[in-house]
Amino acid sequence: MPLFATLSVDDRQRVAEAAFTRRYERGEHVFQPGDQPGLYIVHVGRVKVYRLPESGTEQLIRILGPGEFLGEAAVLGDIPVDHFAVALDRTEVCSIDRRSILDVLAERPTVAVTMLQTVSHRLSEAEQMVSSLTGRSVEQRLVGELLRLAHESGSAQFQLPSTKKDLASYLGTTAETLSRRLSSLQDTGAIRLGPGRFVEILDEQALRSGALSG
Amino acid sequence: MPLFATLSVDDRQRVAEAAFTRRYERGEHVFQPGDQPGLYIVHVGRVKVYRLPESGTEQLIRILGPGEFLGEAAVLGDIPVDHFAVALDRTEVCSIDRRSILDVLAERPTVAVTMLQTVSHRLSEAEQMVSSLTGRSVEQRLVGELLRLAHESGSAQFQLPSTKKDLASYLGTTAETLSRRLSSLQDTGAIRLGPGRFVEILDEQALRSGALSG
DNA sequence: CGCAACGTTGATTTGCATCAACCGTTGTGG
DNA sequence: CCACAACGGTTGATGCAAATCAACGTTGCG
Repeated sequence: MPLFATLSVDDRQRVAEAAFTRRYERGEHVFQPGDQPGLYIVHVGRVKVYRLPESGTEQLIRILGPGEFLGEAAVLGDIPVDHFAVALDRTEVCSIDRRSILDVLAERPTVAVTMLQTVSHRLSEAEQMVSSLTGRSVEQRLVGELLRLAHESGSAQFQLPSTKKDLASYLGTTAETLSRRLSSLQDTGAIRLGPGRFVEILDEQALRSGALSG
Repeated sequence: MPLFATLSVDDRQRVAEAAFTRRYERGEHVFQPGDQPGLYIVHVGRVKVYRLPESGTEQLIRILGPGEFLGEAAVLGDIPVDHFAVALDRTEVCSIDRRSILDVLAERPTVAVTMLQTVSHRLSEAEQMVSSLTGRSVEQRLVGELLRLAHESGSAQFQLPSTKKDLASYLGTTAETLSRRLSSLQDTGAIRLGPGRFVEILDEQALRSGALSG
């Protein structure tokens, strides 16, 4: 969902006027809880957004690539930032403070509508995830994600986009359980695991049917 | 989050021009999967939005009261409706077709920004829920909800806003488990269950501490 | 009155988290 | 350049929260 690719040149220029760009090294935080609310737009690289509950393990919210934005909840709700955002690569992010982005939105309805579309889409995905977490097993969620990744890459062979630890967190499970489920899918012959994060879907039917029953 | 209460009179009038109002009886559906996308604004009564997964039980998404809107995902994403919306009471809802609401949004930035704020807030809640489903027990989620309801009603005594079945669905559990957890909270003396949906919080400290450990 | 939906309690099963040990890789500083 | 730490990943053993299946009581509505 690269937001800014879909904006008109004119709108993009207006947004750029309000923004200022910064580079981040891998592992450096773009923002943390307590920071001033701001809207951030990824230019180059990837940014991981996550939550760190009081007593619990890191919860991955999403990973953003070029053209995508983050930090809108704090800006729009005028509430304290309560997420972490960390650069996964050497990254270029432009940031816009609350006042400025509100000005842009008031002035450019198309920017507001585009953001609205993106956030609405994210909400749908989050609701899907809530359904999945209560109604489907880890294996079913994993299969869904593998099929999605294959579809996205346009091939039965692809690389997992993040560490298995992060993928596990994203799927609402642990690294151990994810590892077991991947192995068991490989044992049934539905997929093949290569070196690193390589995955190949060998039998989509088997994968899907497993997703229904298992 | 009553959206339309926060709009200016002028904006509200513009929206009203694009809308047409209909009454629904209790149990009547406002929309169903396959219907034309449209934005719906609740005027009177309550509307329940839920999903019905292929092989699974009803998943409650949210219950909307006066001033709140629904159906935005299908309108904005231009995708088929995939939720159900049913009137919980005798209800008055006004609906706006896709074309008309997009016109309004393009013309009235404040309407778009207001919707954006609401959707963004819902997204935060959904992300919270995802965290809760993976990181917290049913009892902890239940306690959180009870405290929220008490806070909302401004009193330690209140009525559950929906059936226990719906509450269970909303909390991502089953009616049986919810019943057990409520009983056990009563046994510890943290709450008292009255007739119907009455609940009284007797010992907030006990409730909170249980929510941390249990 | 009688049917449906709601609600409760009990018995049983199970998916998954947790704890723990271990291996390969990466990167870092002495 | 090697040693060692840190991290990612896998595998095994164990315990438990919660789903499921089942039976029954309760409420409310046509």
